[in-house]
Amino acid sequence: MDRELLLLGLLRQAEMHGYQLAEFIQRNLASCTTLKKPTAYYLLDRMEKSGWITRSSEREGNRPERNVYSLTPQGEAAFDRLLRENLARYQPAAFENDIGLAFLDALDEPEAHALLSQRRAALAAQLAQARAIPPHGGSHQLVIQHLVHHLTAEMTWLDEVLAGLAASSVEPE
Amino acid sequence: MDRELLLLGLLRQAEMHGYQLAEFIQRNLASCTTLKKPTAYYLLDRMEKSGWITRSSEREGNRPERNVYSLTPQGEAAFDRLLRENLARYQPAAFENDIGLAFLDALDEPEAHALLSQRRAALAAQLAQARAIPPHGGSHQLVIQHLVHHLTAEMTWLDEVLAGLAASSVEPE
DNA sequence: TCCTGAATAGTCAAATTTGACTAATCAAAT
DNA sequence: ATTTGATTAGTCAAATTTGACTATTCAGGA
Repeated sequence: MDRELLLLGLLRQAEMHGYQLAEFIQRNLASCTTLKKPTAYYLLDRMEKSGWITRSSEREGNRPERNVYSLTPQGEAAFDRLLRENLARYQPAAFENDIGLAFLDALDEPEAHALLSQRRAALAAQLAQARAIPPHGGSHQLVIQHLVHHLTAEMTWLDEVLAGLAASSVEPE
Repeated sequence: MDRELLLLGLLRQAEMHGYQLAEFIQRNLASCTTLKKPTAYYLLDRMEKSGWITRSSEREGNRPERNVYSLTPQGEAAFDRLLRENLARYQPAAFENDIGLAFLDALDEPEAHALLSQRRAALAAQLAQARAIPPHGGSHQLVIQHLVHHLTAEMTWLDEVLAGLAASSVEPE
């Protein structure tokens, strides 16, 4: 559902072909979704069958033909509906990466501390990268801001967990 | 991968049958994963074929037979490996719910504000529920703490977004 | 000119995930 | 004693998702 909303929203801003959509999503909206190329094509096919978008073949230079999609009026209506549903709902993300934390007591504390320090470094790198994204205008900016906000909160949290482990396992000097 | 880790981790603490595993996960670990019953059975089958767990039929009273699973030594080894990999990695969750935010400018500000207020209410309800979970002992507690930490950060963030909208759309009295 | 590697555009078989179902047992109200 | 609804235990066909692949074009160096 949200994935359809994403494709419709992008097509609403400018008609695009499938490859372009999938690339844009993976480059700029990876923090929202893991949708990959073949899934994008699958959903585009389905939305075409639903009458939400139309496909037309275009050729530029002597590159091979491309399927360019654009919204129909039904597609616009579906976008409006899906957008309202999405905004009104709070659907928490699933933190699959937390699964390990549930079994942290299977390891001794020095090792747990060492592994989570590696995690912290990976998180720091991602936070730095997110902060370095140059500001676009428009609402897409909100997504980046949310990502930074979230990663910062994650850092705080992870440091608390590490401090909790260190308290009982790291030798004071 | 993380889903296998989850099943192995639970089976490591106590042997269980498939239904029990799936129920426990949906009741207590919904913040980590959306894994559902048929997926659990699928993964259990696969892990049995890999030699990580063994199945044995048990009967209690005159209820129908149940498939009870328990770890093999290879399963223990796999658990150790997967746990270390999981803890060392930082794999951010995908915020599919953010997709709507990327298209917030498709609506006028009063409506956007109204819809996000609904979202805020849903978030508040989930936060209250998460805070009300009675503390178990052990590492499972960390998962709950993370959830509360995250939902609190979400609330802060959403309030900032709402304030930003209100600034330009709500009439001062 | 020719070769190599990257970018473009998309497809396909296979893996994974799920909604909806079956079927049995139990609890408890009628 | 029997109907109803909840709980237990699991299955299955269908939907969704993906890794790995094809095939073409372009850019730059040897």
